[in-house]
Amino acid sequence: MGRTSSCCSKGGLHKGPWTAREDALLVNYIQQNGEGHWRALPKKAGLLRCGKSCRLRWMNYLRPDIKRGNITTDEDDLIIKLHSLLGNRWSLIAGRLPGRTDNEIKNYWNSHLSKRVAITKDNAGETKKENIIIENGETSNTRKPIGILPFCNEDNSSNGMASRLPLSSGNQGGDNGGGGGGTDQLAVNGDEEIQKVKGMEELEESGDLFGGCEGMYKELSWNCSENGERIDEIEDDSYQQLLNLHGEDYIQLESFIDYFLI
DNA sequence: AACCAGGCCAACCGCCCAATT
DNA sequence: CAATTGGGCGGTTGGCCTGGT
Repeated sequence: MGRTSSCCSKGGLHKGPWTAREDALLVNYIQQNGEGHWRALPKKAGLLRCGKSCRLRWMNYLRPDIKRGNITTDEDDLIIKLHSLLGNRWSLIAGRLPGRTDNEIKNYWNSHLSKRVAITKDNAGETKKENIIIENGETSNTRKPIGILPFCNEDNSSNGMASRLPLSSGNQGGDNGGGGGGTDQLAVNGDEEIQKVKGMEELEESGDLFGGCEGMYKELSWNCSENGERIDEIEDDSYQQLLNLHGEDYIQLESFIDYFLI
C-alpha cells in the first residue's frame, strides 16, 4: 500500500555520483526555495534525479552545516557511548553530534568502531564495552538502557549512581593508544559525580524530567511511584518501546541521553 | 609496473510511518 | 476507511583509493 518501486529506478533519471553541476543546481534551488517537497524538487531545479537522491545528497553532503573531516576522539567516544545506549539508531546518534550525518556515523561505525568494540569485547573479559551495568552489578547484553533508571530515583545522590551507568570507561585508555582519559568520560567518583548530581537537581527543579519520566513509564506500561520512580524490572520489549517514542516522550529520551553524556 | 585485497564512503534500495487525499 | 504521497531510516552495494606483494 502506498509503496512504489524505488524512485531512482525510474527510467531517464541519473544515478551514481553527483557532478559539480548537479550539486550547484541543487544548492542553488534549496537556497532560494528551502528544503522539502523533495519529489517535486528535481523537476523544478532542473535535475534528472529522483527526489530521494536529492534529499540524500543535500542531507549527507551539501548542507552548509556539515562538518567535514576526521572524527575526533571525543566524537569517537561519544559515538560508542551512544551506540551502547541506542543501538543502530544512527539518526538519533547523529543528532547528538552536530555537523555529522547518520550516514557518516554509520559508515564510521561499520569501518572503524565495530571492529574496535569487538576487539575490546574479546579482550576485556567481564567488563565488556557494550554491556550495560544494571542495578545489582550484573551485566546485560540486551542493550536495555537500564542506566536511565537512577535519573528518576529520589535519592540519586547516594545510591551509587555510577555503578548503574551504561558504560564502563575503565578500559578506554588502554586500547586507544593514548586517546584515553577523554574529557567526556562518564563520571565514576568524586567531584564529577557531585557536579552530575547538581545538574540533575537543577533539571528536576525545572519539573521537566520527573513529570515526563513518570509519564514515560506509564506510556511504557512500567510501574512507577507517584514521584516518577521506576519500581519494577524492565520488560524485555520496553527498550524497543522506549526507542519508538515520539513527541514529548521522545524529548524525554533526549534528556536521558543528555544526562548520560554529562 | 602490474596486480590484488581490503578499507572507505557516497549512493542506492527497500521498508516503514505519518500525513494527506 | 482505504489509497496515496512524502519523508525518513537502516542496511547494503559498488566504485575508488591505498598499501602490500
